[in-house]
Amino acid sequence: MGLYEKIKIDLQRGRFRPGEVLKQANLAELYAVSRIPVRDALQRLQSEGWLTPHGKRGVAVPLFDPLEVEDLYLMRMRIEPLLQTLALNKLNGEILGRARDILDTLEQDPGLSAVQIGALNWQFHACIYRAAGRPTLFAAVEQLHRQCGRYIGYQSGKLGYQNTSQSEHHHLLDSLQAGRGEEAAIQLRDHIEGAGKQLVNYLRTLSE
Amino acid sequence: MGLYEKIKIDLQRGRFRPGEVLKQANLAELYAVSRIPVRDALQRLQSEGWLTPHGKRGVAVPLFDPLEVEDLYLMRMRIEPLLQTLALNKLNGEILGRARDILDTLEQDPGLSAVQIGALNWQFHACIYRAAGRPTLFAAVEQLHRQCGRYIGYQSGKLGYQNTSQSEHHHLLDSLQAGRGEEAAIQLRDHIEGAGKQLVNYLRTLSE
DNA sequence: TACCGTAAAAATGTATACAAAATATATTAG
DNA sequence: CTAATATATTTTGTATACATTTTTACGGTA
Repeated sequence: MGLYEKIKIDLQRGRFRPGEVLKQANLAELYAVSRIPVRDALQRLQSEGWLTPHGKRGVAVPLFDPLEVEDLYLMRMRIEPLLQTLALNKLNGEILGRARDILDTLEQDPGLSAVQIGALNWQFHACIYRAAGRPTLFAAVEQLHRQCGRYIGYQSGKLGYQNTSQSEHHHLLDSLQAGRGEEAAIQLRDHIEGAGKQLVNYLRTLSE
Repeated sequence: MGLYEKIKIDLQRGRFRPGEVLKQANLAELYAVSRIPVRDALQRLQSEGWLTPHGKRGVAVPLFDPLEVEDLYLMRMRIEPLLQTLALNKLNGEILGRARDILDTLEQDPGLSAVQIGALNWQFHACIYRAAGRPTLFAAVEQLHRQCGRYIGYQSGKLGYQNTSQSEHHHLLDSLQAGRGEEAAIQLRDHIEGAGKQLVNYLRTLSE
């Protein structure tokens, strides 16, 4: 596993506090490597929103920002239905079957962590999106999900949402399977909107 | 000027042919630096679409891809009107004045290069977008523009579009100044759509 | 001749050492 | 005692040297 992923996981798990400033030398010692690979990892983590520039020098762990989440979900609401619609005429039994398998995994395994649930959620939508054959759009959506990833530990933290989300996934898949594309686009939009609102509200309660 | 910018300019000017594979050692010698800063620059250029991964190792200058342009403009059509709308109630005389100044510069100076025109175009919209006070949305839009930047040399190459674009800018600014927000959003959407179609068509003629 | 395995070459990844820049600290003038 | 400037320290940026991996080329075998 690359250093980038190690640091990302530690950020997900809250090993570094929001607001904390990270020094290359510290990280190099912590992960037992030199500063060169640390620099590479930090640059990438920065481009994905896991870290923010700090003054003229160094990077910091960003604070949780409800406005950032709102922006991310506003974009997702507008781009993901588009991509899904572009995939409509490419969908077939095999793809939809894979999607259904992922939903099954989500339901049958009760001991999944928030991060694992988030990863499976993404895989579900991604296997549909990928079918569109639009690499640029797909990469942009993937990037938005990576940025949201910083917060998803908190999304499932609010328990009970998982059930709602899961039934929405099933309805969505049914619409796709039945060829009701416009309905599926609306469902997806609402699905994203709901998740976003849920997350923003939860973050706002945290800062009270 | 940083190495990142130097290489980017050379990519804009076509110093490296599309499809060409770039080696760190060659670039290091070419720009008279070591491979360390080259690696940093390549990573960033890759994240912005100026370079693509090549196999398991190395980077290549991407080919011109009409489908990529189409995707970028589809996203811009959906996100930029949103950001502009969020800026509506923050606009004031000073901001709109700055925007008008930029349009004036575009009209009065006849000897601007395609790259300079592209930069001014962006500054025009950016000074409106920035007013919204939505850093995440702004950063995403900025990123999309950077990715489009790889093609803009060709956008103004097709001469005659500049006049159309310029009058669209004026109409848009008039709507904003008069407080007709929804109309401005539609105008912006059409403005982006027109530019995108123009560019895609031009690229398709190139590959015939 | 085609194919596969191995060795040589080339390119990237990483560590160490040094240079430049930025921040913190101390010192002195007002 | 405050503020400004100079100095010291810390941190990042870059060069050089070495390790690892990937690719390429060669030679042997079926």
